[in-house]
Amino acid sequence: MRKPYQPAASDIRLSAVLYALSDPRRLQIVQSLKDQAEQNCAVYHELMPKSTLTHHLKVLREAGVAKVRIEGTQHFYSLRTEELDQLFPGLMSAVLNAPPDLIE
Amino acid sequence: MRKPYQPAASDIRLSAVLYALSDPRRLQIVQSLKDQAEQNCAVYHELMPKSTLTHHLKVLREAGVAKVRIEGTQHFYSLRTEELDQLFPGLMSAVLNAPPDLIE
DNA sequence: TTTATTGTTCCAGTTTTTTAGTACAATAGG
DNA sequence: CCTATTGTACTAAAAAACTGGAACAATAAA
Repeated sequence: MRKPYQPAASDIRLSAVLYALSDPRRLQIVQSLKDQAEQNCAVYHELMPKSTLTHHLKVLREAGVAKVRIEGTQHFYSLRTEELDQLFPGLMSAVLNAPPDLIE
Repeated sequence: MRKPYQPAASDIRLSAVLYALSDPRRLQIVQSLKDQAEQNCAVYHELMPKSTLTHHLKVLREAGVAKVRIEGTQHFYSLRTEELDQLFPGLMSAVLNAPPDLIE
């Protein structure tokens, strides 16, 4: 497993971020990354098959919403909250603090 | 032309709003509605064909991002900023104030 | 070295979205 | 009534996205 692509902060684009955040399953993932500093993929395996999860995490990564730290065979995901806050102030907090019943 | 569907504020969902905002052409429309209180469709006819414009405005409407007021044969569009601000505080201002070069 | 764990890549099938042409509907004005 | 204006509805084709199975790659552990 080679290092996955993650855009530099300067390459993050609003339309891509919004797109990544617009899928209910990805929004679910993002919500669950809200509290945890880092989260292992395994947590989501109950929600969807491995390959589907990989796909959604890839979309989040390539949009610049999430980043990953690899340790052995495990991948720890987290949100790029600080960088996103610099680029689009208020966006992530608006998404993360949305009332749960208004998400999907 | 009958009255187009627009969701009540209580039926607006975050994933739908984010999805509506994630398309570059729709983001362009939304940006241009930022300043104007209301805007006639005709403005965008240089950017895309009529039927394509109708489609994108429909997505924005049905997601609850935009609303329309009909006067004769003319349709005046505007953003539902206040309602969205109530539901997802900070979201629209984050989108509307994004640096132009970071949008697409 | 063998086996288990963790996650990716590849692939195909299905669904959704985007785009735009053409025809149609509604109103306004002469 | 006839015509222009404004925008929708319908339609179809192309592009993109979502889903998940199966095979593969990399590390860890026995």
